[in-house]
Amino acid sequence: MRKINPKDFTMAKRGTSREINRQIILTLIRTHQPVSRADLSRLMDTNRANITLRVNELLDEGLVREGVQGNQKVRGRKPTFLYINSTKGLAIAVDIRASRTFLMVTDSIGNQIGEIVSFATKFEPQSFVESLAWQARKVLSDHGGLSACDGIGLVVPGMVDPRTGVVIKAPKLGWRNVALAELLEGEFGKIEIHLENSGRACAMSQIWSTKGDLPAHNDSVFVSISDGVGVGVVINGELVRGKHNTAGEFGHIPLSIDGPECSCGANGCWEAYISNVATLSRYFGRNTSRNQPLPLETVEFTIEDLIARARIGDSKALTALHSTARYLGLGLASVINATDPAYIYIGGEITEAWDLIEAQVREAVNERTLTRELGSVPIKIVPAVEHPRLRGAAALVTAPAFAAPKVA
Amino acid sequence: MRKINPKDFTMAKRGTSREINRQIILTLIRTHQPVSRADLSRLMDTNRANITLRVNELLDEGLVREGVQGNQKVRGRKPTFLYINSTKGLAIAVDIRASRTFLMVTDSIGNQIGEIVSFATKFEPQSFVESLAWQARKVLSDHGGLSACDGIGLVVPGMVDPRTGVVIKAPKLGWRNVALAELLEGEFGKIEIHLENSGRACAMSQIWSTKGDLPAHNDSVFVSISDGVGVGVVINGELVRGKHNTAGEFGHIPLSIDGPECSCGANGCWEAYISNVATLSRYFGRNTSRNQPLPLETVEFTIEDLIARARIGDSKALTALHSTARYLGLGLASVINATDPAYIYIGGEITEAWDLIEAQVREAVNERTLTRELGSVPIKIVPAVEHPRLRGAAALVTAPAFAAPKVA
DNA sequence: CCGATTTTGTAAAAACTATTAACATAATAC
DNA sequence: GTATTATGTTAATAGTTTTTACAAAATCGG
Repeated sequence: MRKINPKDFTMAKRGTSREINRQIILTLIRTHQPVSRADLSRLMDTNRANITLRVNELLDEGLVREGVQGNQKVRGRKPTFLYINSTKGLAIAVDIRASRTFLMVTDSIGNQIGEIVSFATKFEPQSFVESLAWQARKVLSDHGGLSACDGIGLVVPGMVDPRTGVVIKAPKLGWRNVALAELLEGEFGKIEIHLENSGRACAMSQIWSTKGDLPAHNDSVFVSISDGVGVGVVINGELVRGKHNTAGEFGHIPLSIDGPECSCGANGCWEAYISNVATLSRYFGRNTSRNQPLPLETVEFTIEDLIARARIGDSKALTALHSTARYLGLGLASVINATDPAYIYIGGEITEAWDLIEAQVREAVNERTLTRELGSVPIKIVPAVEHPRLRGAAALVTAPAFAAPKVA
Repeated sequence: MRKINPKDFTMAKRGTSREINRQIILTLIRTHQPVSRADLSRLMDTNRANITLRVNELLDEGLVREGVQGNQKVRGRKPTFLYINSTKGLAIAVDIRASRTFLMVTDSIGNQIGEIVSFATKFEPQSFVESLAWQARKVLSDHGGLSACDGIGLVVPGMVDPRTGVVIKAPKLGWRNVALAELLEGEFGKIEIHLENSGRACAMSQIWSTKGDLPAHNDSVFVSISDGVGVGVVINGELVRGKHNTAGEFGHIPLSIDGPECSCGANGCWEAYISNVATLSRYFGRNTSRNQPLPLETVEFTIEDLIARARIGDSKALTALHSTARYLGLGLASVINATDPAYIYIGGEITEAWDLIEAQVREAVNERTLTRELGSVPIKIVPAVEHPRLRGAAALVTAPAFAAPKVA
């Protein structure tokens, strides 16, 4: 039950019904394709005439295409299958990380086209943008060039303002109030630019996933664990952004307000217990405070190395992972108590050790969740090969075409 | 941007536009009354003809009434003012607390009618329901009896399932899986029954408040502090309920996982630091664990008494309040980081000491919020005289008539 | 007091949508 | 080869919003 905001509502106009049904049809084609007009009329519990009218409009606009005729074993005229015309508009997905920046091109429903390329991240914004533009042009040259492109979605490790296209704070890049969208327009011309932080982008990748086996979920949480902890919360099929675009910072709720210092300046944040750095520090016997950087000889040692050692019997490595697992579960319990989601998704390097830590995580979750039901929320691992950040970046560009119209 | 759920969507039918506009008009009359048809056409940026058609339907249905003619200082025909016909359906609001149960009757926009009555809460469900029915009949006898009543909204100190009308767990009442709605139907016959827990009901009271000075907010959080800590989160004008109707339990996120034991069984929950019992225990020099009940001679000593002592110079009382204030702020910071709301509302007895503790609360909030903007979220006190739980209970009954229709 | 002006509210016509009903199309079954 | 069945389209119908015109009711300026 939603309140109508008396200061910001949208009346139903003559074309509103049509727009609503059009978006529903697009969504259904996207999720059920291949699908016939008759299928759609059954799915939507309406008459075929209405479907025909709307579908023919979408065909005219080039958003939908007809494919082969279907084969069914019953008698009767064969259905004409419909597909999203996904070659129509491309999206450039960019994942900016501290060391390297990754770039992927997708079609208009977020399917990967070509290879993922990467280049060393340059911290100087102008030269970063130039590198990015050069790479994008190279990748796109095989696929119709920049003009075939609907927009660019960028995932930034930090805080962004999607409305203005400004990176507010990205400590790992040394960026502060960088007008990234403006810089990009200088290189790419008039093109849609979308910024998002990593946790929320990952959540987007799950909402808009087209993988058939994924259940229809409207409430979920994505927890992305790497150098920091990013969280994206989805409620009612919508990413929670908050008043200042900073909602979802569960990474900085405390496990203990007197705990180890966190990069945010406070003490005992969840992030300070479960980030990759925290796990590594635990392994090297340091306390996890940022005031005690890792010894120089270990800077090249990654969390993947630690997991590998745990697998070949390094008990100290396994202990470090188990500690992280426990803290991960304790923090997850807070997220679950607060949002009561249908699914939890977890991404990040540590998911590669999931078989080693799942039991500890689940035990800790159960320890602090308020009901048995809350404790048994499905936790799903999103492995790195699925590239949730890149897919989320692509969704920033491709999803709006399928979104529900704002009404009432 | 909301995703259309391919397994649970609502098509636009012939009557959908009309329904949308009808609800918008009802909402605008409710929030702007007295208001004329011409005013509405300006607010909605549409033609007067459309308004006339919809308003006349609402007049026929008896949901809206015409009032006096307005006086304006310009020339031209005087407008006919419209009002919600609030005498049409009444609501019974019930606030069940451990010691006493309060009961209020409201009109169809949640305005109080008559006096608030109360009776000692009986813990045996059947006799509780009988007492409640007797009181309700008595109060309603002056206002058309039960038949004039649209429904009953009940606020329960515990976990409920609004769908089935079952109180899942209410430790303070000793209730577990009590089919309250069913019992009530036995007494009241076929009447709408709505259950909600206290934190979420308080949030409802703010969403649906008709107080003119309240800003139009779509994202807010209500924190209700009494024996426990209840939290209601509003996102996009909608109360967050979660998959199992247990969302919003920020009361049990930890400040320190090794902290004092909480009534939920875990350690160091926010609630264990800031509930009234916690504050009182601190004053009496006990640790706040539930394993150490207050000494017998102090059971009649309430948080109000403590506040009174603090006001007349009892430094131990003031210290106890300041400790609570600090923990309140530290936990609020987590709520703010997680949800980035436009407003925070705080209710409960401790708000009577707000002038004594505001500075400490704000300081602690700033200490742990991630940005300056987050730290300066407006915190508004809702005093007990506004009866947020009762108003929320009434809203459970009255609000659906004004809610946005589910579409797409 | 009276006509010009302005605002409110209504009525009729127009434009557009969903819905219904009828029908053409294209396949299988027997 | 005809009956049957399912798909997709077309035309007619009913229910919206929107436009246009106008009646109703007030003020203003003489």
